[in-house]
Amino acid sequence: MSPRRSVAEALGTRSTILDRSVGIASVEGLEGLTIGRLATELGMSKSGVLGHFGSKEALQLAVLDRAGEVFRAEVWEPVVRIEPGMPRLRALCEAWISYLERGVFPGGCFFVAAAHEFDGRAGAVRDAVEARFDTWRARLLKETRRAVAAGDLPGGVDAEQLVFELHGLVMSLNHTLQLHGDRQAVTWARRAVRARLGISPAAIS
Amino acid sequence: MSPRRSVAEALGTRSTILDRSVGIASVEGLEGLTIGRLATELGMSKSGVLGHFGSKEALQLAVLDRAGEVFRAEVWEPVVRIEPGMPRLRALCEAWISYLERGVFPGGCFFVAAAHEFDGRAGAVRDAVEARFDTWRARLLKETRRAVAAGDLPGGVDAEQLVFELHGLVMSLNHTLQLHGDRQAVTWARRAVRARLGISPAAIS
DNA sequence: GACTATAGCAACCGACCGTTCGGACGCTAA
DNA sequence: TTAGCGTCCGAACGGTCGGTTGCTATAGTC
Repeated sequence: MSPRRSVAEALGTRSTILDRSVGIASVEGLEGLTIGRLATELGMSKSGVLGHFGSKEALQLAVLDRAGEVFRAEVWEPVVRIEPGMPRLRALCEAWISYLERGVFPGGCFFVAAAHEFDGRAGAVRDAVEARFDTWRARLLKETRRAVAAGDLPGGVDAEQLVFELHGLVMSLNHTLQLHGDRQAVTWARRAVRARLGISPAAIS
Repeated sequence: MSPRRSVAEALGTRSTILDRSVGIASVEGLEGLTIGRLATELGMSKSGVLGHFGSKEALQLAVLDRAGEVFRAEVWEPVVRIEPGMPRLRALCEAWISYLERGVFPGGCFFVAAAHEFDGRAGAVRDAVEARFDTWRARLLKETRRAVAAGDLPGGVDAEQLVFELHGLVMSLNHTLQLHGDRQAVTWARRAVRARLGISPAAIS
């Protein structure tokens, strides 16, 4: 009950470390996140930081989990109450774009960055990144198929094709925002998604 | 004229260093490319390598240039003789997809990787990466506008919007190939490009 | 043949990396 | 009072990083 009781003590040191780690790794990458820098920024010793995780790889996996919780809260949770199928698919895409527009992670989409950083390697971190994309893609695919089944998309629409394209639009948005800082891209992304999820004969094979 | 005359001597040591650097940096990133590793793989000393460039940043810029030459030779040169406008735009997209399909760089698109690695930083390398994307985008935009002007795309098509979408398709292809190794994506990308560059009312604002 | 420029080498520098270790501190339960 | 536990620290480890320095060997030029 001392007045010097810090946020770290209140929320738990481990949680504080992870919050800071997500911010750093979003900009510098999961490999660019160093224990020394983390310790300095948190006013801790390196061993004090590492003691909570055991190894840098374990820290990276924990950071990935934390970032996943953020993404889930920002993109998935707001949409889970919406009617499945086309309404939810539309809301999902809007939440996805908004998540980039608002700059939830300072370095853009955390997982796209992690994917590019680890796609040429092997190991637990790479596997975890891939698994997250598999999960996310499966969710999009499920809603797309529901929309097709409900007749909200033309019967000839290939769900995998459409999800591939939606993913591309969001990646293009992420890229344009991060590298060029051009916020026009938000408009382009919304317009393209609207076109794809409206009457969209282009999606027919 | 010694019998020990090596390939490096014939082609120039600097050029040999750059060739190897492009291969490494494509997988490990421009920052993950280290002078020590480069020296070891080339059977040289670190100072022997660094002497050709002066600093790591200068090496990174030279590697970026070399990668740019490769991209130009693979994607731009084969298309430069084709009739401007829609025919060239189509050929450009096909060459772009083919460049990823054939795995010209072992780590996927060199520049997309570099963009993600440097978009959160400042400096000469980041500026060079951004400049390359500006140039490439300008080329796509020029051909798109020619196609619109020639009536090969509906008059209502927004060229910037279309280029944004084409870029996304290629980025989605790159991502799917590198992270998931799913070659179906090549088909999806070709089909989507065909849809966008055919009769494509979805591109109308 | 002497002079100069270049290429490359071995050795080394300070900085930082991830990781390990022994120990100090505060809390809780016996 | 004492024992034990979780948390964190400071110091140090071996290793790698980018970069510097001084040297040698070679090639070309006067």
